[in-house]
Amino acid sequence: MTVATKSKTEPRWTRRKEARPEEITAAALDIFVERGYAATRLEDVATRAGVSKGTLYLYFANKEDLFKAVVREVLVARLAEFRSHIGTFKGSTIELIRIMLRAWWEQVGSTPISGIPKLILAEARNFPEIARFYLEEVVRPGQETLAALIRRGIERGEFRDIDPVLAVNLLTAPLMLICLWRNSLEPCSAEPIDGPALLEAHLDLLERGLAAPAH
Amino acid sequence: MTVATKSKTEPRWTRRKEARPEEITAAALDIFVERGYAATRLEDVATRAGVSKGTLYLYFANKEDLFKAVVREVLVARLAEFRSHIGTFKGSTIELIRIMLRAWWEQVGSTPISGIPKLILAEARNFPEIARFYLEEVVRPGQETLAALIRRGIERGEFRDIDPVLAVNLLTAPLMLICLWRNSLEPCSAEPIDGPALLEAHLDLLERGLAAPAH
Amino acid sequence: MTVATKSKTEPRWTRRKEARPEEITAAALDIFVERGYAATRLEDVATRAGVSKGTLYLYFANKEDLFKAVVREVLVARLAEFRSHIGTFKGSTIELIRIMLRAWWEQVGSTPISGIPKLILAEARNFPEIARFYLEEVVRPGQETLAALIRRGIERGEFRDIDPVLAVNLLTAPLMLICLWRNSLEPCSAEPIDGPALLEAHLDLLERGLAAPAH
Amino acid sequence: MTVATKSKTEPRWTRRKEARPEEITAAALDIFVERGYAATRLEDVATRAGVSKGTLYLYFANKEDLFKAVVREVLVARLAEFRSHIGTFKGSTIELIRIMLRAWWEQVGSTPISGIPKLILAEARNFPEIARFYLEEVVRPGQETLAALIRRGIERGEFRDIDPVLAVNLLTAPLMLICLWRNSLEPCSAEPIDGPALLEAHLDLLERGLAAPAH
DNA sequence: GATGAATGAGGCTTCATTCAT
DNA sequence: CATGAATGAAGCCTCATTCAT
Repeated sequence: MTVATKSKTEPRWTRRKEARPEEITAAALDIFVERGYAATRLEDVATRAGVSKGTLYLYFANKEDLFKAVVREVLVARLAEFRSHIGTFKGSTIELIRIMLRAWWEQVGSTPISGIPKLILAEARNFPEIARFYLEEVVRPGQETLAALIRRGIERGEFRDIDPVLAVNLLTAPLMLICLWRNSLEPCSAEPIDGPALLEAHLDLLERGLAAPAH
Repeated sequence: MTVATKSKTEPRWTRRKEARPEEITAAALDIFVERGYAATRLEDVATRAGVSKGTLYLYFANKEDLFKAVVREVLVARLAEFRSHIGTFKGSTIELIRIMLRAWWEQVGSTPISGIPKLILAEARNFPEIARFYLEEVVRPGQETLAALIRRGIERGEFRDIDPVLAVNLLTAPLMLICLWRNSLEPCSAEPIDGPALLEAHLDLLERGLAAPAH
Repeated sequence: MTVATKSKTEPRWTRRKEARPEEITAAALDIFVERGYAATRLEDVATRAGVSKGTLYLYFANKEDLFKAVVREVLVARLAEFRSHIGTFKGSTIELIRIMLRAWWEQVGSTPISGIPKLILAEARNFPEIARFYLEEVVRPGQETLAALIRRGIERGEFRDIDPVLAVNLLTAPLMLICLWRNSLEPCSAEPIDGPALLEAHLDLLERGLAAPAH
Repeated sequence: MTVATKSKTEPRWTRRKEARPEEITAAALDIFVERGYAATRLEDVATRAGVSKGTLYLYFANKEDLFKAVVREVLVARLAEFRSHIGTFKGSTIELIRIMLRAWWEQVGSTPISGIPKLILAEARNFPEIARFYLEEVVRPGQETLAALIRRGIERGEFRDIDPVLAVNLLTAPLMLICLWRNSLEPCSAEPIDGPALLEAHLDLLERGLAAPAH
C-alpha cells in the first residue's frame, strides 16, 4: 500500500514502519502454508517476522484478520498483475495457452504464492468467506478467461468441439498438482516435481488432444 | 439409585466393542476432512460417532493416534481392494486406463475416501510420518503401476514416446482435482464438478494426446 | 464382616467370596503406600487383587471408602492383637520396653503394616477424619501405654526424672524412621536400614540415657 | 475498548519478572506439603501465588517441573547455608551436636522447610529421581557429617564405642519426627509437639546414652 | 509505537463411577 | 455375583489476546 516516495524524516530508525505489515504477512504466509491455520501460532509468526507478539495486534485485529490479509494481499497483488498480461496475448490459441502457462510458472508455480491454493483448499471449510472470495476473485475469473480462450480455439477451428468448462479443468489440473505437491508432500522428502517439464508435457498433450481433426 | 421400576430406558451401549473403532474412524474421517487435524475437536468426533469423549480413549491412545488410524485404516482397506483389480486388466492400453479411471471414480472419487488426499495434503507437514507412509504405500505404487501401463502402451506402439513419469502426473492430475474440489471448495457453495464427465473428457484428451502418430 | 461359620452351599466356586474384601484391601494397601491416595488408580488395585474394576464397588462404596477400609482394617486387626500383649508384660521396665520394641519389629516394622504410618502421614491433611481416627485409636493409646511404662520406670527408681511425654516421643522416633524409610526412600535404591540392629542400639541408648543416676 | 477515562484500576502486574519464580515456588511448597503432589491443583498454587494459571507456565514447563523446582530451590538454598555453619563448630563433641540441633531447629524445624522431608517421603516412589537427588545431596552428606562427629567423639574418648551409622539414625530420628508431625498430624488438631523441649530431652538422652563409661 | 508479561477460555486427557450384560 | 464398556467431571496445558510499561 505505502510506496516508494516516502519522507526522510526519522533518521535514527533503520527499520521502516511502513514495511511492517508486508513483513508480517510474508512470514505468516510461510507458516500458514506450512502448518495450516489452526496449527499456526502467532508467536511463531511474530518471531519469523522479527517482531514481538504484541506488534501483530498493531496491524491486524486478530488471527483471522491476519489470515485473511495474507490471502487477500497476495492474491490481490498478483491478480492485478496477471490480468494485465492476459489481455495482451496474441497468436494461435495453443500458443496463447503456452505463453500463459509459462508465465504462470514464473509468477506463481515457482514462487511462494503457490502455497496459497494449498492453504485455501485446506482451510476452505473453516473460512467459507475466504473460499467464496477466492472462488469469485480468482477461480471464476480465471476459469472464464480460460474458457474464453478455449472457445476462441474452437471458433477458429483450431480445437475440436469440447465442453469449455471441462477443458478448463483439464487445463488447470496439472497446475494445481504442482502447487499442492510443492507445498505438501515435496517438503516431506518426496522427490520434487519438475514443473517446467511437466508443463511442457502437458502442453504437448493439450495440443494433440485438443486439436481439431485434420479436416 | 432406584433401579427396579425402570427397564426400557435407552441402553447405554447396545453396540458391540468390535464395531466401535470403525464407527469412530468413520466419524473422524468426516470431521478431519472437513476441518483439518488441529481444528477438529474430539468432542465433535465423539458426538458424531454417537459416543462420549472418554470412549474414544478406549480405542485410541490420543488424537494423533486416532488420526493415523483413520488414514491407515481407510487406505489399507482400499489399497488391498484396488490392487486385486489391477492385475486383471486386459485389452488395449487406453482401454485399461479407461477401466481403471472409472473404477477409481466408483470406489474413491465418488466416496468419502476422496477426502483422504485432501487431508494428507493439508496435514503432510504436520505429520511427515503419515506423508511418508502415504507416499510409499499409495503414491509410489500407484505411480509405478500407471507408469508400467504407459510403458506398455509405448512398447505396443499405441502411445507416442513420452516420459512415463510425466505422463503419470498428467494422468492423475484431474483425479486429484476432483478429490480436492469435492472436499474443499464444493462444500462452500462452489458449483459441483461433474466427475464422470470430467473423467470422460480427460480420457478423450489422453487418447488423442498420447496416441502414436499415424505414420 | 463376614466370618468363619459360613455355609458349604456352592461347591463349584473355588474362590471364596468372603475372602474378596481382604484380598482387595491387601492389594490396595500396597498401592496406596506406594503411590499415595490421589495417584492410586482403582484399576491398578483391581488388577493386583485379581478382580475387575466393577467388583471393587460391590464391596466398597467408592475410593475414599476403600481407603478408609484399608487403614481401619489393618489397624483394627493389629491393635486388638497388640493390646492383648501389652497387659502381659512383666519384669524390669527397660526389659518390658525391650520386649515391646522387638514385638513391634516382628509384627509391624518388618511387615507391610509398616506402610500405614507413611500412608497416614502423607494423607493426613487430605483425610482429617482418618488422621483423627489414627490419633485417637493408635497414637494416643500407644503413647499412653508407653507413658505409663515410663512413669512405672521412674516410680520404681529405674529411670531418672524425665517428662514422660517427651520420653515417649524419643522412644518411638526411631520406629517411625524405620517405617518411613522402608516405605519411601529404601525402595528408591537407598541402602536399607538394619531394623533389628537399629532397635538394639536404640535400646542401649535408652537404657543408659534413661537410667537413674547411681546416687 | 474505551481506555482513556480509567487509569487507576489495579494493575495487571506490578511485580517484577525476577520475583515471580520464588513467589510461585513458595506458594507451591505450601500446597504440595499440604496435599501431596497428585492432589495439588495448579490453579490453587496460582491463586495462592497471586497469579493466573497460565503464568505458572511462563516459569515452569509443567507440574512436575514446578515440583522439582520447589524441592531443589528450597534444598539447594538451605544446603549451602547449612554447610557453611558446620565447618566452624568447636568444643566438645556433645556441645557441637547441641549447637547443631539448635541451629537445625532455628533454620529448618521451625520453618516451612520442615515440610520438605514430609513431601519427599510421601512422593519418593512417584519421583525416584527426586528421591535420589535428596538422598545424594541431603541425606548422605548430612549422615556423613554427623557420622564424622560421632567418630570424633569416640576417638576423643567422649563417647562409648557405637556403630556411627546407627548412632546417626538415632540422632536424627527425633528431627524427622518433628518435621513429619508438624506437617501432617499436627494440622489435624493433634496437640503440637514442643520442638525445643523435645530436642533438649533428646540431647540429654544422647549425652548420657553415648557417654563413655566413667573411669 | 513496540514490547512481553499476564490472562483465561478452551481442548486434550485421565479416571472414578455406573450399569447393561 | 462379576464384568468391563461407557460416561463425564475435573485437571493439565496451550495460545490468542490484552495492556502496563
